[in-house]
Amino acid sequence: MFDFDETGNILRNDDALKDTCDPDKLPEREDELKEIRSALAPVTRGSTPENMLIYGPAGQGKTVGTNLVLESLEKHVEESLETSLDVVYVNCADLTSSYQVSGELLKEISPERDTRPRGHGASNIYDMIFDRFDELSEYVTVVLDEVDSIGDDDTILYQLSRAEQNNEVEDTRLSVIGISNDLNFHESISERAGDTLQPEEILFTAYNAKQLNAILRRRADRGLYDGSYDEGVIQLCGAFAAQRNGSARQAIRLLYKSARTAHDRGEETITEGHVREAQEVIERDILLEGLRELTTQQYAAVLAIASLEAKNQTPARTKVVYREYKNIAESAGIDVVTTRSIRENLQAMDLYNFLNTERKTGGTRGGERLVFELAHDLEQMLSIEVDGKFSGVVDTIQTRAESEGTL
DNA sequence: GATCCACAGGAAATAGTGGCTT
DNA sequence: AAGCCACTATTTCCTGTGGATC
Repeated sequence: MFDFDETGNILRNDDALKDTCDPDKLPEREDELKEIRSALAPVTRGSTPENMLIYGPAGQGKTVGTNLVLESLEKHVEESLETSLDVVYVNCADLTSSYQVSGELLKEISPERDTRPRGHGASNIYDMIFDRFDELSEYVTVVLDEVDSIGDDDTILYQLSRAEQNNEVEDTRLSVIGISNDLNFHESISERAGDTLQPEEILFTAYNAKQLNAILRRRADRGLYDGSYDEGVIQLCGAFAAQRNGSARQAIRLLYKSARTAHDRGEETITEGHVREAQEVIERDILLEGLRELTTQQYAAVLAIASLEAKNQTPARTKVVYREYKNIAESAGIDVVTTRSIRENLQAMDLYNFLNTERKTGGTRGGERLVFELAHDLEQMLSIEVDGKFSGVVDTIQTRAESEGTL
């Protein structure tokens, strides 16, 4: 039976402490929001707003801030300007090309579609998009969140930003807002952009510890009972997040997790110990989530490094890793792919932060070498069950690590 | 100091999947 | 049903790099 004991002294309102709960104001971002407003302001004078590229690390209020400004603009347009504005929001995470984004956008604005179209030529998709735009409001603003995931192929941005000049749309005033977590993305765009796409660039710098504390205090004020936490808890949450990447989302998640840990134990107050504990759990969850998304081959490559780490043989060169990988793949009964492919996978694992890669020049034979090692605790990596096929392999590594004392 | 080795990584080809139009 | 079209994972082939070797 489940024993509901919800009479704690800590949590008052869970929702206020969830990172899915969007605030209705962002005092720490007033300057940036002002810039966004200014770029959208032409609407109030009957013109097309500026295109924008908003960039900065994750968890800095880029998406929330953009939505806040757009919402108030929508309202203003409807109430005072006798016309209307549609905001089309597309999250491009997991979309790896402009083609996919255009498909997702089409799906978003076509009520009859519930899957992304495939099998069309790219220009077909754009035609369908522009046709739909003409049926929407006079003003259409497309928000492409996490656009950086499309990589180098940025044709979608050009198509959308040029549509009006090229008369692809007849009576729609179209603008694009790209939101990017990748600081390099705007460079690669401006390099090739030439004169067609000249977005207003708005930078959200990472929150510092002081700003994170202020954000956390507001959340705690609404979500926690007075006296169940002290300033030290807030500051520790802020400090952890500031250290990592200044993400407000992470900071809030940490505070919430700490509060729940304390609550579940029936304690009176949240302590710094709870925060540290929650931080560990969160890190493990992030790792787990990431590992689950790997392909079989990628996971095998990570295990090869883990296996070498158990034998104290990391950092290891590609060639050595490949030998280890081959054994693992054979005993797990999966296809063995070539070195070329494993090298590619290993480097992808570095991008996902499972491995650390170093470039070394000048081995025994010269040329460039890559050496890899785990980016996380071996013990932590092994404690996560990802794919049953590898359970035997994981056990072997575990045993080896114990006898080598590398855990 | 030319040549060689062993690796990095680009480019193109291939194979399999699956939606879409006609 | 046939024929597109695009995607993904992989292989094959090839060029580049730079210390070691003779």
